[in-house]
Amino acid sequence: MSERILIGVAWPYANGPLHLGHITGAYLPADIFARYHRLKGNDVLMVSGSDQHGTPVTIRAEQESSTPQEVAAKYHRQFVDGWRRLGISFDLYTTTDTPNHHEVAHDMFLRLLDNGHIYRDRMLQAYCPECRRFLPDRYVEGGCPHCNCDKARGDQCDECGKPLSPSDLADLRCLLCSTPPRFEYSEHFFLRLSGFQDRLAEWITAQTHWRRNVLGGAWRYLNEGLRDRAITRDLEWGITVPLPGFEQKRLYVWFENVIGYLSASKEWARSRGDETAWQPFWHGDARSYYFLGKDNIFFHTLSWPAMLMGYDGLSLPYDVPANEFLTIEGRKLSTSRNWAVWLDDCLERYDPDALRYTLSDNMPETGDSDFSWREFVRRNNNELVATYGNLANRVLTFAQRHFDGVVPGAGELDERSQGLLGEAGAALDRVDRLLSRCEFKAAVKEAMSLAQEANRYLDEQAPWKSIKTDREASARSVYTILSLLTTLKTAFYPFLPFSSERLHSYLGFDGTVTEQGWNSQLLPPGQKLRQPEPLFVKLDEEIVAQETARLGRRAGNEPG
RNA sequence: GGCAGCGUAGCUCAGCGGUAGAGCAGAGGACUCAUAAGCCUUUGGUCGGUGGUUCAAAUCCACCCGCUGCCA
Repeated sequence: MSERILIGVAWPYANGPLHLGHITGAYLPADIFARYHRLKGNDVLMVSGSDQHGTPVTIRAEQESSTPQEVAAKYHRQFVDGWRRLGISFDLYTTTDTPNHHEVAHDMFLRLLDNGHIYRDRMLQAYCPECRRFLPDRYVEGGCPHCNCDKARGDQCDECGKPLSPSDLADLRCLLCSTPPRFEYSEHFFLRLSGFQDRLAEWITAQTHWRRNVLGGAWRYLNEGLRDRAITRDLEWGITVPLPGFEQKRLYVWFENVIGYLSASKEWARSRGDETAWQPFWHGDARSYYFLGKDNIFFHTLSWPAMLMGYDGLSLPYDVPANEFLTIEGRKLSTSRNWAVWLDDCLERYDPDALRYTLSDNMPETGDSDFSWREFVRRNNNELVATYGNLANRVLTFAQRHFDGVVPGAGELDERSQGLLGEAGAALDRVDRLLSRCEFKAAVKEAMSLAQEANRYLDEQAPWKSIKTDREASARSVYTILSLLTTLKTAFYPFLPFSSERLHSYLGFDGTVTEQGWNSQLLPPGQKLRQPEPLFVKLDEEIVAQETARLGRRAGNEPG
């Protein structure tokens, strides 16, 4: 009955720190989904890693007068630390610079070549005679044909945002030495995406459970007609081409990094001493989910599936619940203007569960959504603290004071109390169904409304009154809410793992929430409760002004 | 330019063919176990605009306006 769930999360470029856009776009929903399935008792394999390659990393290295290896290693360490502190529970978080990944990427390349899905062709590319090298698009600078500024790059104009190719620019020059590059033919490998047009269209048509924005994104490219695309580049930093005569070329990142899902699965299997353990996740009934931002839809709904079809024998994505973008205080996020909320910075000052809650409650699932510090404080203070944290606290402290810190015996529950617990079970089922469909925002709201329902019950029962006149009635309502808290800590666990574990402990349980699984537990009367602390801390309204003031301010060590 | 998404109460967002919703903010009230939290009642919207399809449209179609993004 247990299911196998492979969770792949987009590989972040190791060229700069993570911000909340990354988190809410991919890592948080993936982690919620993974924790939920683990609680359900399913076999989960959640993998990702740092993308060490790609022009962004080399550019960053030049800015920092460092090497790509050092830059990638530095950010990789930061990322790993970020996952730990935010509670992103990868089964393996690796990098694209492992021998294993190189090997698996080579295998994918060669098999696609053998199967006729990759072919050789020449393409015109900018070449700098002074540096004696082919230039990545990003290394070609010149005049923009759209806005006439002089600083456009070969991939896009940063001034007007228009996408470009190097040949569009006027007065070309090499970004490194200012010499005008010339265009020379260079031989490269191309992935025959056009050959997958029909199969992909048919496959996508069958994916009726996908989000509409994801389907829309995929169809956009299909309607346009898929074009073959070069998968190698004249670069030094990256994965080699496993054929003689191509020593100066590397696999292009968009082709190579998605292979990481497979290589990481294999690495994970090897690390647990069972070389074949990855296989059940890539064959048969296992379902694979890929979490990413909408800018990555093409690669995960079309090019990666095409590669898998061409490789033959590996499961295609079951779902690609891509998220939209997060804006900050109503404005588009911009790392160069420092209009972003950096994860590391955030975790210095705030509870990871508070961040996770805000980002879950306002996740950009169906459209862009906005993060504002005012909303962060409001959600923390009015919802986490007041509705959920306070509910737990008021009951737990009441039990400490009036029932000697143990779960009171309740005898036969009255209809109202049974009704509430029945409702709790039903609410847990609803959260279950929503999470299984990747409807995270609705799921977290469902959990919070159960906490509201419990508050209503408590106010109505008023055990603080009945304790003076009818101790049994008081015990009954306290018992009911304590039991309901077991449902809440379960339902909230995927979103708020840290506080759920604490509540689990306060309720007198040993072990972990995951060990108890996705269910409401009955509290044994007499179970010793542990001394509770408030689950969440109320935030001062002043932080709204403080944090907002930090936005856009130039921070020396942030990326340019 | 092409394409996609979005435009619903003061704010943040659900709903996506069947009598307009939630949370917060605002107003009023009863209570006091609790992080002055919680509970009850309540004000507030011609669902961007104009046409069309339908017995019925926020929900489908066309066009327009505005915002955002993507163009591998």
